[in-house]
Amino acid sequence: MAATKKQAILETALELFVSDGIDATSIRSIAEGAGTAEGNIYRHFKSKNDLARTIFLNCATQFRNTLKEAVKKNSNPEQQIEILVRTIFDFSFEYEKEFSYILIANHREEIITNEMLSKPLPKDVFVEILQSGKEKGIFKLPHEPTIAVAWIVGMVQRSIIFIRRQITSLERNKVIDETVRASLRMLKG
Amino acid sequence: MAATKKQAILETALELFVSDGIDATSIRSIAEGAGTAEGNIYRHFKSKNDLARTIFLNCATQFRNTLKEAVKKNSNPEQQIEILVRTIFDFSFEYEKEFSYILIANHREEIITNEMLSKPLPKDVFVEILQSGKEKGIFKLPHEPTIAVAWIVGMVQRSIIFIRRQITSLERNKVIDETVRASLRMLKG
DNA sequence: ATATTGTGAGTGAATATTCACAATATTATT
DNA sequence: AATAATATTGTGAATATTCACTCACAATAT
Repeated sequence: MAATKKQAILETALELFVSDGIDATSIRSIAEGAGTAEGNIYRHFKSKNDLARTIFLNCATQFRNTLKEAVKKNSNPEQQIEILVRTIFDFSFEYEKEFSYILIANHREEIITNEMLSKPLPKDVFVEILQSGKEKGIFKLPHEPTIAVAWIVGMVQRSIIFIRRQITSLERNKVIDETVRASLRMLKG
Repeated sequence: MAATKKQAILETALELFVSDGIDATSIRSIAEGAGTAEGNIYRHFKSKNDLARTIFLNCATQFRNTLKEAVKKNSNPEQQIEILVRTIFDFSFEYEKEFSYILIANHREEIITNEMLSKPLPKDVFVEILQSGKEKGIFKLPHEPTIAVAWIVGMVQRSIIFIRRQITSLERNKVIDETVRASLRMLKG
C-alpha cells in the first residue's frame, strides 16, 4: 500500500497508463484503483496531462539517477559505456513499467514539453562519457558526438523490444553480452 | 485530390493521426477533412481501429517494398546494408507521415496484432542479408543474427529522431554518412 | 481555529457507431 | 439503345455512452 494518497494515485496511474494506454485510462479508473475520489486527483494535479507529465519526470529522473550511480565508481570510458548499456537492460527488466512509460511518453508532445527537454535527462549521462572517451582517443566519433548517444540508446531500446516480443530466440543474457560488444565495436572502430 | 473517397479517408486519417495522435482524432474530423460523411467511413472500415490497422499495413508494406527494391541490384552484403541504412533515412524524409505513423503504431497493441506480426515486415529484408553476410564471413554475428536487425534499426530510428528534434547539431548528410559507417563497424568488428 | 486532504454527485461537451434514407453506378432485360 | 432492376457508395441526424473537470461540502490534521 502506498504511503500517501498522492503516491497511490501516481502508482495506479503509471500502472494503467502502461497497460491500457494514456488516453484509454480515465480519471475515474485511476481514482478507483488508488482508493480515492476523482476530485482528490485534482487536489494534487492540475489536470490529467499534468499527472502524466509528473509521472514522466519521476520515471526519467529515476532512470537518470540509476545510470549516474552505476557509472560513478569507474573512470574508464570504455568500461563506463559497458556499465551503462548493462544498466539500461537491468533497469528495463527491474522497472518494467517505468521503462515502458518512458518509451510511450517519448512520442507525445503534450507530455514531453520543450521546457522538459531543458532539464537533465538520461541521455546527458552518455554525452559526457562519450566526449571524454573521444578526447582520450579511445572512441572514434564525429566532431559532435551527441549522435553516438542516439546510436547506443537506439540499439539497446530496440534490443529490449525484440526480447520482450520474443522476436529473437537468443537467451536474454546472451543478447546483453552481444549488445555490449557490438556497441563497443561501433564506438572504437 | 484523392482518386476515390476511400483513398481520401485513408490520406486524411494518416495526416490527422500523425499530427494530433490517434485517440485525439475523431471520426468526424476525418470525415470533414476527406470531404465525406461519417457514415461513409463505416462503409469502408469496420471501426476506427480497423482504419488505423489498415493504414499501418499500407505504410509498413510501402516501407518494406522500398527497402526490397533498393537492395535488389546488389548482392554484396556490406553494400546492401549501406544501401538499406541510407534508404531508411531517405524514406523517413520523403515519406515523413508514413514513417512517423509506423513509429507511433509500433507501441499500440490494438494496431499491431499478433496476426500482423506473421506478415512480411520491413525487418525481414534485413534478416536475409545479415544471414548471408554472416555465412560469407563478412559479418561477425551471434548464432542467431536477428538481434543485429534490432541494433541497426534502433540506431537509425533514434538518429532520425535526434535529427527531427534537433538534438544533434550535425548536418543531416553528415549524420547519415556517420551512421552508415558506425553500423558497418558494428557488424564487421 | 485554520489549513490541508478527501468526497462524489453534477455539468457540459465530445465521442464512436448506427440507421433509415438518397444518390449514383453497374448489370440485366426488353 | 433504352429502360428496368439491382448493387454500391454516400449522407447526416439520432443514440447512448463516456469523459475531464468543478464545486459545495465533510473529514482530518496542524
